[in-house]
Amino acid sequence: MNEFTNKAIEIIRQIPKGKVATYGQIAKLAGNPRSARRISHILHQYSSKFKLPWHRVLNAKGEISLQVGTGLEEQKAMLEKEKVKFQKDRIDLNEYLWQI
DNA sequence: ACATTGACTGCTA
DNA sequence: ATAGCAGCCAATG
Repeated sequence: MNEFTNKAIEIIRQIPKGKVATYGQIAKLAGNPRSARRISHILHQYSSKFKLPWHRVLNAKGEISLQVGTGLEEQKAMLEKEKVKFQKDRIDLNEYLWQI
């Protein structure tokens, strides 16, 4: 566990209910704008162990980056339960993106 | 040690 | 709006 990972986890923890963040945004806040892909690795590893709100993390377009059958539907369901509305498999980042 | 693989991004056309 | 592409970098085998 390095500092980047640690920060990223702390940041993900702070995403408020009903808001979302993007991989790139988290990577940037954690100190390395170019490590968006690491966020996905982190989620894979720690979402189950640390109870992170992994479902509030989307790609830069506001879409879920999972493929059907690998958790996409689960994620979508959890977001909708938090009143995040989808418009054809995509959410409106102007409205839901978490901003500090 | 090397090559491949991603829950990514931003630019270009 | 959409698609292709190069850059990116840790994890994995």
